[in-house]
Amino acid sequence: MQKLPRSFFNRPTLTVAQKLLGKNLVFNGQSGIITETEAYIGENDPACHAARGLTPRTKVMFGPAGHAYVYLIYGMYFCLNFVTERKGFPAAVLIRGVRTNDKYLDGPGKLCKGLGITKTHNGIDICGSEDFFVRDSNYRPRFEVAPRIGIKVGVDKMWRFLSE
DNA sequence: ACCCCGATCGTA
DNA sequence: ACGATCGGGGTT
Repeated sequence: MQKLPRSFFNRPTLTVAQKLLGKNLVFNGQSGIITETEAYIGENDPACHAARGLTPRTKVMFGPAGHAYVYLIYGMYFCLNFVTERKGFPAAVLIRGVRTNDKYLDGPGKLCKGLGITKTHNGIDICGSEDFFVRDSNYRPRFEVAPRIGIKVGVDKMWRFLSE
């Protein structure tokens, strides 16, 4: 199986968030199945970092799809996202869970710490990298839909997706 | 220059 | 329930 093309990410964020479940995340020689995602969609989504417009931090979200958006949260954890939709429309999918051979990294901060993803990986083109990308798999899991967590606004949106 | 707060997590 | 820990972004 080869890496997912930019066209996979360059479409509606909710579609991408659902279809990323069961896919194979590859980073620096490690790999794991994506088990949980959340969508953050545009400047009108109050929970999206882009709700306050284009800033140095949110710049990659305004760029073309298929790039990694990595940011520091609570002063000690990193969160990994994949940018979606057309250039100029800020949206991304937060990767909240990955299952590797030996461990279950359940949580966006634990995931980045476990794989070694840091802010140095912000902006990387995951459709053009040989050691950071997402692969298809034959796995097409059923998934659950739920409200996003860890936020204080936009909690009404059912934009969280979980699978086994 | 200053202040507030966050897409989290481990411990209690 | 709470503290750790610090950069981003808004305000003065």
